Amino acid sequence: MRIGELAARTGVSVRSLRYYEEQGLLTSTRSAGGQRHYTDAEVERVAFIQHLYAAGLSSRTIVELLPCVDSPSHDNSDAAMERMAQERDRLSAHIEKLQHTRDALDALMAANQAHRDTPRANCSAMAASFV
Amino acid sequence: MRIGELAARTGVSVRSLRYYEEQGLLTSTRSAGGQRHYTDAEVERVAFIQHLYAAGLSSRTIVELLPCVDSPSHDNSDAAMERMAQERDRLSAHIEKLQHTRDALDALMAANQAHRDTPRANCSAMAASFV
DNA sequence: CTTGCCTCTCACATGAATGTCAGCTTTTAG
DNA sequence: CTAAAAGCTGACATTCATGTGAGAGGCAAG
Repeated sequence: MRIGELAARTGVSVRSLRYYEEQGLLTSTRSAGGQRHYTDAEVERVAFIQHLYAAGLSSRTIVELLPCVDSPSHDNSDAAMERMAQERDRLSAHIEKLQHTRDALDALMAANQAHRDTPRANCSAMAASFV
Repeated sequence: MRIGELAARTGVSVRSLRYYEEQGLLTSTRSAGGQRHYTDAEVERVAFIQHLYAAGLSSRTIVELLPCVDSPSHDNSDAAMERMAQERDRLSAHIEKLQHTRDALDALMAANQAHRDTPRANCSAMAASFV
């Protein structure tokens, strides 16, 4: 398929797909006229990339992990494994912080709700729960 | 305290603190000479702001929620409550996606580990778990 | 062949938060 | 009082993923 179709299937813009290739995240074969062609497998790969982006990994980091996905071997696995473990831990820490923040938002909402019933509730105190 | 001390206490750069003020997230009193002065309460407030930033809220969004924290009243609570509920839900969805991504990273690592033991394991298949 | 749609490259723009530099003023320590 | 340290404003730079537009070429249908 050509780039337009891949874009339509993945919901990622044509511009971004070309950017991914530029960053080494995606490869394509070229037609005689120079147009990019992709296989169905690339749809999955783009989804994969999107998930990692959503997890806060930069293209630079993703490109370090991809060799393991593409061709698992000892040479690249050593570096990639360490990187993955590192990113996994960062992700775990991030998730915990987000949960904490969500809890605080909940508390803030509850405090506001309380204020409606009892005008003397103090929302500001909630800010303390963030520290 | 002056801006340098607030920066030191919060770990946020002086530049950022001035930016927060510019965005309406933070206020300060000024000395006769024009220098910003803060109370201890601002330390908490900056931490609060940082948490919301980390949760992916933009300064524009944060500024919408702050009135509720500052002076809870019906006028602003209606809008702010809705905004908070909305952001809370967005945050929940994001957390779930991150957990999913973390699981996938774990699977990828496990597959690589398996490859070390049994060279025929296929890491690429793991990408499918993202879709 | 021609028309219309898709694609190509190159390059500049955007937004958000922050960095950095310059030139000047305020505050503090000795 | 004087010098060092810290602050002020204003403006331009940076990073990253993406948007956007220009100008040219590819490719399938009529």
